[in-house]
Amino acid sequence: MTRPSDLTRQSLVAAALAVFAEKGFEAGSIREITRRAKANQAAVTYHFGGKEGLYREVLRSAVAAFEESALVDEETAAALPREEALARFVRQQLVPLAKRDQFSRYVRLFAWEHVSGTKVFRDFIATENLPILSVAGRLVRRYLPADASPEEVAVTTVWLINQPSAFVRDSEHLTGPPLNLTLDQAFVDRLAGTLTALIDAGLSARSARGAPAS
Amino acid sequence: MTRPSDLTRQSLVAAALAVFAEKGFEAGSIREITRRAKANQAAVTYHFGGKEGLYREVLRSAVAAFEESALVDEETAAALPREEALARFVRQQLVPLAKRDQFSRYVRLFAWEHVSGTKVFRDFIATENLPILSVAGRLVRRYLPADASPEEVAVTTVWLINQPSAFVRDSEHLTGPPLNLTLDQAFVDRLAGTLTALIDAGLSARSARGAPAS
DNA sequence: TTGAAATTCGAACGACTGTTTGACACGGGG
DNA sequence: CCCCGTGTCAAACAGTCGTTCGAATTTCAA
Repeated sequence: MTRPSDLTRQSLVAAALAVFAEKGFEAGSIREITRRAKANQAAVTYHFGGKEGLYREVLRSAVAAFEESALVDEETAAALPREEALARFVRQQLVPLAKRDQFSRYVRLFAWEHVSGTKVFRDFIATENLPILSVAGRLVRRYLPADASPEEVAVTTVWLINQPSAFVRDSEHLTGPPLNLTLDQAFVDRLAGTLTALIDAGLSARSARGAPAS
Repeated sequence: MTRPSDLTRQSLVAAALAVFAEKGFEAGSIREITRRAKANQAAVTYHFGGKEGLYREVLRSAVAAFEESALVDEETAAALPREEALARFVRQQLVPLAKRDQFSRYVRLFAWEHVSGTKVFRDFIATENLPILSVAGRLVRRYLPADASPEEVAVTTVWLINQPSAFVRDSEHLTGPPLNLTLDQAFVDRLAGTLTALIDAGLSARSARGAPAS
């Protein structure tokens, strides 16, 4: 099952993940990916049918990595109080600010998609459902009253997902002027705390808000 | 003072604003801009020194349009209760969702910059200060306690600015599956209400939070 | 009206993009 | 041994990009 060509495929997917996480799909070029993977340009078309096919494969592996992540595990998340589940959600999303590992690349990849809207990505979530989206949806439903309209749930879910990605996507907005922040682990912890408090208070207000049958 | 060439300059800036608002700076091409403006490609280099110079000019006109906007007028905003000032800030940012006028293009332009980080934009805010940024900063300071750290103020300001832009930037994320929302005026009003409530509750919690001298 | 400056124009340049081509190397079954 | 399918490779293709060039045109003061 492990053909010799799988090595080329895997290194291409790994390099593509790194490049797409840094620059997004459209700005990431085949030439840079193949250079990092030490593979030929034609290999992308040969193995994946083109740039979009390679990106589809990257998305599939990203989803797989998210699903086996313990932080978003649905059962343990359901057992936690909603504040703690929210805190973990936020902290997970902010990981790439300080670390630069494999997992942070996945987070960055999705952060790009939250703002760019690739055709590949739209087709992707049309068939398979994105774990981060359903996790956020479940989290929102734990806050909103049961009689909240589907539109409010949808809007609030979109809102929740975009909360951390504002900080994740572009670090230079934070480190450069006029903010001049330093992105060490201590800062990420403080940021996660502040962000969690802001979101929790906002959602809790929607939760407490009356609406006891019309 | 109104030389005949000013007509070319103005139509170029207007076309560039439309294109950059739709596609962002890097994806917007000189050829499309000059085609819409019915001008020659070389005119961009001649009048503005290049694509970046044209973009600088667009940013300048965008800032000017913001400054004469009554919604962000500092004096009237300071006279309003902070909840109402916040509500107007949010509503102003959500304008381009329903309407498609000149002002909405400026909002979209800044929404792009919140996520893309053009070099031109960084240099721009390094010299002249962006009105929307200072407005958001003032708004945040009305909520946070006086002894809040500069870092917390900065982080919260960045957070506030990014709240509406998540919805503004890409409409297809909202109208298409899996959300399928309709972006009429009534929806924008409901969204503005929901968003304002979420943000106000979050900020108010930070405000109420003790921290009465360490 | 004349002449110099300002402006416009079509065409081309060089650099980049994703994709395709045709030749080449390898490796096991007939 | 031969052959054929699987991969790999350098090179070229067609397209877009921002910019530049030189000539043609327009503008406007002398």
